[in-house]
Amino acid sequence: MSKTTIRLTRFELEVMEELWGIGQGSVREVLEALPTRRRPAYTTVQTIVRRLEEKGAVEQVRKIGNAHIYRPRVSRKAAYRRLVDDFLDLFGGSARPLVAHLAESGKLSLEDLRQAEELLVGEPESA
Amino acid sequence: MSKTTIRLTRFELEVMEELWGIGQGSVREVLEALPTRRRPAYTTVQTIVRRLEEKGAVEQVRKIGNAHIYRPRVSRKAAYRRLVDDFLDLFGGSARPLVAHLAESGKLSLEDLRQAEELLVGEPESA
DNA sequence: GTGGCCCTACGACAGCCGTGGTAGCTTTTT
DNA sequence: AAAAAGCTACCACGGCTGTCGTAGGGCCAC
Repeated sequence: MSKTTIRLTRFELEVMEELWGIGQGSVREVLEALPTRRRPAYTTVQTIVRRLEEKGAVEQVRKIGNAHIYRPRVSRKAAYRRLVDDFLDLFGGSARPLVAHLAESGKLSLEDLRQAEELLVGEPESA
Repeated sequence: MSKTTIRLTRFELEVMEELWGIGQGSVREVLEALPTRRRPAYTTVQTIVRRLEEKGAVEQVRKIGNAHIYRPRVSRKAAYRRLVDDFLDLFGGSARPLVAHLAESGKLSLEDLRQAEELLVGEPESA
């Protein structure tokens, strides 16, 4: 289990998602990249970015005017790994009951499973 | 998405897990059913059970001595459905990226997928 | 150079959650 | 019946998260 990486909250993840998307950016750029529906106040994003920096999830790379430009320090993959690992703890740490639940509740199609299978075969690295 | 059911926190889920296991029981029984490692104070369990009752996740069915006996009012399945649904929101609401991630990070075996496939075929109800 | 705008730094706050203490009533045990 | 043990009801509290406001400094256009 990769409990090494930083744990991100839901909104921190959304902010990171934008940063991963654009590579790097200012608070304002992140703000404007957020879907209109859930676009909070400027300072809210700012706070999140600050917390991300405290956690080491992002870093300042330079300034444009007096605005900081931030860049992710953790990969999307690592972040999701941590997220999923934490979630799996609720299922005893194993993915199987989770996938079983997904299948039972009709949230998975055969195609989904087949795609997963391909990924598995193509990348037989063990976790 | 089943956002109808009650949302349970991690520890609430653990308590429910014990209640589902024994069918019904007192605070003390739940406490003692919890794995020794993460066994908190009696009153902690009591607080959680009270909150569960406020939420409608459990109900008092009778008293033994002066102790209440509680019974789940939501099924394990419904509870996990809600849990998973909320989690899936982080993946855009779809299970596919999650399963893909699991496959890529080696958390799934082919056997896991095959089992899921069987469940899928056996229960072709759509969500 | 100065007014206006933008950015930063910091503080605040409420809700949720895990955690447990206390007081007082009940049941059981001497 | 008096003491001991158990249970309930309620309160408290600190950490985390989402949310934002304010104060003050910097930059740009005029």
